[in-house]
Amino acid sequence: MNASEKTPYYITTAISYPNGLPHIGHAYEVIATDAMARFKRLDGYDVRFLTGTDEHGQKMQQTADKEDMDVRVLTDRNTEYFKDLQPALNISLDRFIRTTDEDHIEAAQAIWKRMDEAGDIYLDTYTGWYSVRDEAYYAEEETEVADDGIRYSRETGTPVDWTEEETFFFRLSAYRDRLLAHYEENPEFIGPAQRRNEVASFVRGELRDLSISRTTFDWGVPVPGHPDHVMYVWVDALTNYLTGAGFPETESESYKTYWPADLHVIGKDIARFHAVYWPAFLMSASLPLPKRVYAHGFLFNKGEKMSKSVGNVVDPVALVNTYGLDQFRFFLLREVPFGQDGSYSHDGIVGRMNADLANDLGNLAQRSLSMVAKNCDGKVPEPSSLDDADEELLAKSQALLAKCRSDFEVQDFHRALESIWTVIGETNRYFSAQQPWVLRKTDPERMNAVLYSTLEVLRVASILVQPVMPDSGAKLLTLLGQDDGGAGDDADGGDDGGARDFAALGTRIVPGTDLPKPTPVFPRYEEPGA
RNA sequence: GGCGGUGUAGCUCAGUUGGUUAGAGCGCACGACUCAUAAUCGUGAGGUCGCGGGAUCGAGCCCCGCCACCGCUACCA
Repeated sequence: MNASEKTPYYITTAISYPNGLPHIGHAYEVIATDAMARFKRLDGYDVRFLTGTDEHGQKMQQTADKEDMDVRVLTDRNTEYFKDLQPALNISLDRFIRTTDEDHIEAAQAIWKRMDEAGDIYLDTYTGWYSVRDEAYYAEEETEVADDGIRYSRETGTPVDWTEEETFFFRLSAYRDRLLAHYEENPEFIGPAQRRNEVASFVRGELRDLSISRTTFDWGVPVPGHPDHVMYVWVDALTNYLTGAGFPETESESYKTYWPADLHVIGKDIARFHAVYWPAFLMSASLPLPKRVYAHGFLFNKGEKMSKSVGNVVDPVALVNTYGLDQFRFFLLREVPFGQDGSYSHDGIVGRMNADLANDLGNLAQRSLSMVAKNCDGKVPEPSSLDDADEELLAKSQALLAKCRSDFEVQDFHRALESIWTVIGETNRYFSAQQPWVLRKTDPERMNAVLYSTLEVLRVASILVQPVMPDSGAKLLTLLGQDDGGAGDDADGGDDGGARDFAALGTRIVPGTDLPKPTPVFPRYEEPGA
């Protein structure tokens, strides 16, 4: 099947602000998005997966000033860290986009022009109480005059001055009703549901027009026709999703194929930008809206927020080195419901990697495959007949695809994995109850049926586990004699997997298939010095 | 303050339109087995379902009140 016959699926992460080093939050988002992208590829979609960096804005400029370096040098340097993270996490991206890329600058200016031509942009004066130290404007009620007669921000206690700045405004207020109607008619537009309620209630209040340009610094995309203004970073940043699809070339094959995006995966802190401003910009520009925005939760270190001052900031690559990449990926997606906050800890990760991976799945593979190696001449045994227990087990494994599809469709990764592990658990119970090591002496035909059924469940589980654990799934499938796609296999995610993609799930493992010598796939984590 | 959500076994959570002894995973205790990565399987302990009222033959599920915790409440990203 070539790309043009497949249904397109365009998925993005938020782009990262490379103001510092990547942390576990960046890893979490991109790993989850990668699992989603891989799932869709294995399910036969023509996937385009975009991630990258958001490099403009005052913060970057200030960080560069502080380090006494050119902002371009800084952003080039830091962006490399984010780029390097992708292969380290086995991310199957199609493009790493930077908002400093030339085509993106063009795209940002193009959407600006469209919004302008729609009559939604006007020049006005932004006034408010500005805190130089916080680099932020505050509303009157967010400030108070202290005993010394000076006005301060209530929240941060920094002095504020009355400031007026000429900026361009976007007529956001005009889109209130259309946004509400869109949420109403497309309940899947924002997930999880709780986030949708928050966003809708925000919009239901009064929407004020948005200041979308700045003149106090110049590290940004110049406003067309007004080189003294740079675009507010969110206009620039959000547009990356369009750039990644080929905008402004709206007649290009790429744009026509991939826009509108199917899913923007973001953190819950930026839900409003993606679920309010972004659709409003697109409506103004007469461009189709993305189908869904999903706001995931945050990860905490043993329940505590990561912070430099507490000193519990964790480098994701260090975790990968300690526990293994697939183990880390599995932990993130199995342990924490994606839409909720969660926490990670050494004990939590070790628990998952030993109990779920080494003991449940890894050991099931090892115990069954080593029996096959010793008693079935290293070939998938031929079952002369399958009894009710066998068929019941196989039926449960066959039901998993539909369950995983519906769970992935709404980013309930942990539920999909949970249901796979329920079947793995049942298979371990089945294996123990059937006692093939006894049948070996008493009823070899029956032993063959039990081993065959077990390998078949393992095959199904291995295929389904690939989006989350690409390498381990592949290893298991090799142990099960399931070839990869060979020459047609593309580099980015096991497309055209032949026996390894979801289209193969319904075709039972073939008796007589030669199997390699079994080796453990998931090592146990042993405490050093224990 | 306003709007929304949550509160069920030691921990993380399921509990459909109210109906017999409230469930799962992990952890713990005991036992079994030996194919397997000291893995697996079985059994068990443990809950006044946040608190107090109410309508019902009957409520973890419905109504009222209270308490606790969490999220959102616009221009740093």
